[in-house]
Amino acid sequence: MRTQPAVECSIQRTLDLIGDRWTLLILRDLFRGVRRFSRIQEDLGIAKNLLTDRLGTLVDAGIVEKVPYQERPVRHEYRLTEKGRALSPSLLALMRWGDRYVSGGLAPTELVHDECGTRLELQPWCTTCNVPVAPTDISSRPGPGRHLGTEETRV
Amino acid sequence: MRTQPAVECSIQRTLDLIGDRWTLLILRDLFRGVRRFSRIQEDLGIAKNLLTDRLGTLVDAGIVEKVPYQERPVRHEYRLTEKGRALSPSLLALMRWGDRYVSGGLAPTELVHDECGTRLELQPWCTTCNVPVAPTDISSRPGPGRHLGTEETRV
DNA sequence: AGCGGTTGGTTGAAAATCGAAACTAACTAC
DNA sequence: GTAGTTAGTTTCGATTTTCAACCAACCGCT
Repeated sequence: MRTQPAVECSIQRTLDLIGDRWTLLILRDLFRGVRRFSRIQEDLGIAKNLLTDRLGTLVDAGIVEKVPYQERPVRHEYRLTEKGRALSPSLLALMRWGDRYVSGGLAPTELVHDECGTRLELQPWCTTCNVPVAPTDISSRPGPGRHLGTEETRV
Repeated sequence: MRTQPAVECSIQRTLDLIGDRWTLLILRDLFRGVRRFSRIQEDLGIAKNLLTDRLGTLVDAGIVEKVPYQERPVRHEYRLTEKGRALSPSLLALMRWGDRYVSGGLAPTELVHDECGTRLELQPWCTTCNVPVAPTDISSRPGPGRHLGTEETRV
């Protein structure tokens, strides 16, 4: 397991937690409703000890919780917590990118809005104005934390 | 270097490409304007042989291009292509998640809405209903491509 | 009670990958 | 000619991952 040497960047801290070869795939399965150890293991082809390890890390981090779905024998499934569900924009963004740039425009899995059944896009969203924001109306700036000597930049 | 055994999921294909411990951090540096081999190397503390390898993979994948910034000696820098820049929503989403859930609410770098100056969130957005969609109102379904025998599922 | 099957793991050895340091090459500046 | 910079490559020991076997708790059936 990796140690966390007090890095200042959110992306780095995030990737220290979930940025390995398997974790995001495990999370994808949980989002898709594949929640049991053995199902995940056979779906991904991940070694079982690694799955044990990664699920443990996710549970420790509060991203996933282990809940019993039956007694006798006690069987557990892994469910996303609110913190875990909050990763959905990240996964959605990666998926959309993959659809566009590595799957040749095909979208093998789509995410749809329950109410109307249409595909979802991912949009920067301004919580104050309560509107979607176009890339041209976005700037980046150093936040309240320490920052690594980069000036304000357009994304 | 990993092989790509014709997997059907965009997330999996995407993660096969950029889903290791270092690649997203390298991309973050490129987004921040850190573009030279030695700068990236010292910023991340990555071993040089790995950086060589990862940059090579990114160049091969068309995510990054190697452009000379001076002659004699020829020195190169690594720049994001359009394909690479298209990863910004993914990085943004991961960054926002990290800000919120692993940095204790601190945001080392924030993205702001020009018009009102507030921080942006990244939200799944339904283009039909024209509203942001909560994770609980999202389902996934097989898209036009081939799919791995998973029925429609709630997220 | 005994047997086969399922789930959710653990253990250990072999293989792949990574990291740190040394080394190289091409050039500049003094 | 000496030192320094940039962008690597090579080597080798340490760490991780994979693969396969094993295990334990329990079920349902006979």
